[in-house]
Amino acid sequence: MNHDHSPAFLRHDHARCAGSVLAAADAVIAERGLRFTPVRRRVLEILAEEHRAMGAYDVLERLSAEGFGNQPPVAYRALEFLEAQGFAHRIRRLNAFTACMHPGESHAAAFLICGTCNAVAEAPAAEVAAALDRAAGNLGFTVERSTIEALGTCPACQTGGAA
Amino acid sequence: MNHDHSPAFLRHDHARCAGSVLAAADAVIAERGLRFTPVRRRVLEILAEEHRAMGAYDVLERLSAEGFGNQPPVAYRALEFLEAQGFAHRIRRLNAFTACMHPGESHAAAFLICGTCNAVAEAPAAEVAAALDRAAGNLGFTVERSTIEALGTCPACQTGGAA
DNA sequence: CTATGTATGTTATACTATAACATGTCAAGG
DNA sequence: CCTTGACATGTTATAGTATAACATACATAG
Repeated sequence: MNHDHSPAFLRHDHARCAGSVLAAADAVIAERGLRFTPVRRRVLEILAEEHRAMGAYDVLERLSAEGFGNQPPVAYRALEFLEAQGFAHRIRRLNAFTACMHPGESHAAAFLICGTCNAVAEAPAAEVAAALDRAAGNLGFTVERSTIEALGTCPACQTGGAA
Repeated sequence: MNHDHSPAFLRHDHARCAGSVLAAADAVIAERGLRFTPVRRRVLEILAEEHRAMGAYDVLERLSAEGFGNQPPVAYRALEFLEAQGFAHRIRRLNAFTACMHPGESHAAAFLICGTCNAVAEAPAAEVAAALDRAAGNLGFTVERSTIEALGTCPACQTGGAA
């Protein structure tokens, strides 16, 4: 499970975006009176720095190398926490996790997975979620959380041909 | 992995809907010149009869009891075939599979998973898929296949209270 | 300081999925 | 007929993903 690929569809300043994600997380967590422990913070840093979908075991490897526990629950628990707080997303198609690039916002995200280069991008999906709510509502179903993922081809892999 | 629950949100005649699914599959497969072998057909029958999300190992258990192979690839291969042909869907949130209830149709399906009774229903999702295409298109991404799943509460579990 | 709740570390195991190879089956062409 | 080639199934083995259960540590309120 190593989804290596270009970091996102568009080039950008990682240090900056990662930093802002961490800052936002700090703020939200303080506001909610939760504990942003070393493992949890470090996991979010790792996800944000790498800026790609990482398997729990990829994350665990990093943690382990840095002196944290080296057993699966260490990674899974931190990832669960981050997901519950909206700082990370789980990408089910890949059995992987990724830092949320705009935490605190409305929060309906769709994930676009390039089948060629494996890049994963988070797309704003308010309208998609709204359509899903309607489709569900027609059957009397109330949506709590949704998973919206697309497999396809990213701009770079379309124009440049195969990567 | 046993997703037991009421078969769908609405009562209906299983034998009939399962039968029609099989009939449709027969037709489509003949048309495409493919082979609807005993395992493949039986797996679709099982999914259609049970009319619920089943793990690959649940299906395998049934196959095995009926004299087919008893190793995972037997089930996974049949399930892959059915999914590729649009006769079954994979529900990633549940690591499970379900028969497609209207094969041959346009085919954008959303899956509604009741967190209370574990029922799974397939909702028409043409509009959801269209919205996803647009959201992806805005980033220059071309969608090939999409996964749309919602976790929430089904009508029965809303009105009746907790199951 | 101690009791309580929560987080982490660890052991063990369950569950999900696929690679690789052997065997069997079927249909088309010789 | 029978052989060849393509495809399907059976089987062995193993890889990859995830969680239950318990032990230990750590922070904070009282």
